[in-house]
Amino acid sequence: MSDQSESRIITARKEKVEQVREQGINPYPNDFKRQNTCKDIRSEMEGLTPEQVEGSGKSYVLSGRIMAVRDFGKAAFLQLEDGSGRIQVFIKKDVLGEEEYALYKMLDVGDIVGISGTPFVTRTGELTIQADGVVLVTKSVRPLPEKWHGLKDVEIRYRQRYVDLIANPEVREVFRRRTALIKHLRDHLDENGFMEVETPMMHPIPGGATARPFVTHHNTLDMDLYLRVAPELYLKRLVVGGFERVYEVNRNFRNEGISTMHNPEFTMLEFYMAYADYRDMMDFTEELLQTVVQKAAGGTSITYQGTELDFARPFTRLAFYDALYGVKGFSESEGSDHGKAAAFARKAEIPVSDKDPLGKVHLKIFEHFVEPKLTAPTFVYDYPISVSPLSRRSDADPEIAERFELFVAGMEIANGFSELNDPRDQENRFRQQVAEFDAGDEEAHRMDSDYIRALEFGLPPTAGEGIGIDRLVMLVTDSPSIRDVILFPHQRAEQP
RNA sequence: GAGCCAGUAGCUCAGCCCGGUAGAGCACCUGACUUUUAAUCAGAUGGUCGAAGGUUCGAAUCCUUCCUGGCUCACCA
Repeated sequence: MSDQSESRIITARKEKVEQVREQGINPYPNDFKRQNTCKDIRSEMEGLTPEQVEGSGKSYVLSGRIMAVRDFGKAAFLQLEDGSGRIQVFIKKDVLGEEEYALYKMLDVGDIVGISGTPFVTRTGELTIQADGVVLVTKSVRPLPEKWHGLKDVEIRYRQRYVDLIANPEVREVFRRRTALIKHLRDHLDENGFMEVETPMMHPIPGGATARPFVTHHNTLDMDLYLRVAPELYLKRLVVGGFERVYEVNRNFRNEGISTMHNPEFTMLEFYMAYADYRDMMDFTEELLQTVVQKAAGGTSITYQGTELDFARPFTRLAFYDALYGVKGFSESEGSDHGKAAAFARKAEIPVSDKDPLGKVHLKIFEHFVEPKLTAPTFVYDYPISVSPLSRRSDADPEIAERFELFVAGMEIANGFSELNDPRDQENRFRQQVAEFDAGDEEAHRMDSDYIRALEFGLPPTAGEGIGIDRLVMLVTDSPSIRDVILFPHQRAEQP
């Protein structure tokens, strides 16, 4: 940004930096040693009478950003904010002395300062630090958003998240809760014998989910690589290798649409449990989510966009085909006929292709009619085999996959299944997927011969699951958009 | 990718229908004020009205195209 296009406020502040330098003061020193945080001071003084506070003999050294100033000419109140909270500071000319008071007068809202002083309680009852020393720690040259209305412009909030975080305390709280929730998930998995691992983000063959990948290129090897759409196939290789319970919390990348529920990169928890099937996994998921929601939200019940959602066990369980044939006007006799099912879908303006396998048509009808209505945490289980290329076939019905998905507030939160460990069946399913890919379905799986080779060594019976962390955080923080729970959501490049 | 809505001072917003020299609050600057809580009081400054074209004597306002964002839909988790 050129000097001419900058606002005069920024220009004036930059000049101030030079003035400070001319007075022999470093506007960006790094030798100020903070000794107390706002929170520490508050807890030390909690419950004391004003007389006790003033008579405590305590002296504090703190540092933070000036968030507000109420100036009275020869005295002033500052609101000082550090990472732990806020505290009020009282500056008085006759306490500070002529010279240091002149330095205070050079300060602006937004500057980071160091304060030493003693606690007292004002006559309005607010715990305050009476400053006996003030130093500039970091000069700020850009004005903060307005104190009362704050920063509302969503574009600036997402692009300049640092400003959003300074101006909007509730945004900081959302991301603290996000971090806490992920920690609770890890804790629960660790306590249950899971080992956290890291698998490649760059895949020679994209796999593990039906999704279009991002492509990148390795120069030295002169080969294309794909940002992973899922870690699934690598995690199962680890189960083959003998790590019987593994998990990974990390980013997946899918080259698809952006919406309030989709970001091109998003965080997924995937975990695998040997000697378990998909029913065990549903049980485990209930336990996991109940525990985590309880810790993150203080109870099993949360309110999402005005709707009460209860994560207390057990969750509702609904067989896929029971749900599907509960759709008005769609009976089993129609559903079992590809032509009739496709016609039903088209009548509802659901785009289906003649090449879509019957199971895919069923899934599309399900997604259109059933999914949005699944508000309370609900497991849907026993999916069509053709849309579940990595899931174990049901022994009772070869057209059914031992797979489930968890829906909450109409959003898909989790997807899990008994893993397909028959290498011959897996190879055939890959072939089927390759045929769909060749027919133009860019989301279909590719052949992964090494994965087949791994299965040939023997994958014990295993259940696996992926949980969409961003969406879970949306629920727990009552956020309407996924962008509200991702620190730097994807945006178009900023225009110069 | 389609539809709808929005973009005016650092921030939050009026003004746009119905064309006539750009407005408010807060912030910033000046002055007053030594216990305030969105401090108060007085005054001053600040704008290529998202961009480019067009219509017009005259455009923030009407028209066209483009850019950016939000929402809905589509694809998807």
